[in-house]
Amino acid sequence: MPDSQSPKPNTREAILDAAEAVVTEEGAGRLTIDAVVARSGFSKGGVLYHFPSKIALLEGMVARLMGTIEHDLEAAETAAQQAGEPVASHLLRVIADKRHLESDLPVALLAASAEQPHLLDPARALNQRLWERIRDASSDPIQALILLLVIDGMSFNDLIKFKQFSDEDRAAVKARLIAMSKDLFQ
Amino acid sequence: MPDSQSPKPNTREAILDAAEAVVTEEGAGRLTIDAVVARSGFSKGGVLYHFPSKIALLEGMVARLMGTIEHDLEAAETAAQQAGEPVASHLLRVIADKRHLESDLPVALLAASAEQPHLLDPARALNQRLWERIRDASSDPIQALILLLVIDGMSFNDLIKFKQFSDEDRAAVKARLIAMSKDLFQ
DNA sequence: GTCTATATCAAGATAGAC
DNA sequence: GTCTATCTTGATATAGAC
Repeated sequence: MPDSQSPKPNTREAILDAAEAVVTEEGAGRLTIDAVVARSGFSKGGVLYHFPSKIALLEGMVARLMGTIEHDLEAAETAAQQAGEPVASHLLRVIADKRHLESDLPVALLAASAEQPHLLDPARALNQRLWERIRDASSDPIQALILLLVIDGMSFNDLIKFKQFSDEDRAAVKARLIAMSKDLFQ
Repeated sequence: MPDSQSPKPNTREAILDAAEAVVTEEGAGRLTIDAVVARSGFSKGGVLYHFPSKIALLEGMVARLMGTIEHDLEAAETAAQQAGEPVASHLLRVIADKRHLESDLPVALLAASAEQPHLLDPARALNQRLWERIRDASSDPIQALILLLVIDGMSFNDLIKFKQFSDEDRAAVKARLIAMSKDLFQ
């Protein structure tokens, strides 16, 4: 099905790229429309045509990030099914994956959500769906919850650079989590 | 020991009160010097005499919050010593206490730290000290770390309203944590 | 230590040409 | 769909009187 609606290379994506670059290279505090304009090469009018407000831009950034994560989750699911392994543990592995948290992008969106509480709603929804799937696939919901909370705790600590973990700590925690998830998923 | 230095009722504290009120009642995004001025009843000049910049004000808010938490920790420590119980589990209980996270104040400071990364340094330092104390008091550091990470995970989820927990979930997790901490601290 | 008044500026957003 | 130019606002901060 050819895309007759948008023949041009996607300007929206280029703007979102620029916005992410601003955040990761200049910091969350420098994410202004002017900065995105300067970095994208488009004019202010051009940027504001695609994202009529700063909130719209932030929503676009959240939506794209959620899309990326969903894509990773679906890939993990497919891989698990093909390998005949429990899907839930693969989903857990994706959640524990640090890659999506390594840039300053999630911090920037988190910060922006303090002013616009609804901004993270898509992230909340994805998070909740995922937790419910893992819970329902487990033989012990509370054990599953504890497992997820350990991962959440580690992720959040990494995100805002609170507790600093050594590689040994990480490896040891991971080993325990694997032990704790023995026989948890069918 | 009479306080000969500051005979007047503490203006600084009143300004910090106003700043907290702005955050909790109007939201993190409305924390401006003007808003603090309006709410405190002082003039802009007066506020800026005590906190010469917005960053200074935020630093003051962080410092006071950390002071409150330290106070709670010391109280827990004294109580534990008097009861002849392990200090570490009392510290854990304070960390798990939701009270300090229930207002929007921590979210606001978290958001502000995206622009001013050093803002949370006092919080990071307190958090790290606390973790080290608990770790050193435990017979199994990794088990202690996992315990803390569960609490962190729950706290952060509450803070940014990610996962929503039922009271039953909370009670069940708490029971597991107590079971997990059996014989962990001397 | 607290006030009023004002300077300065950055940022979001609009209008209309092309 | 993209541009330039301009408007408007809200916020930080300064200066100096009291």
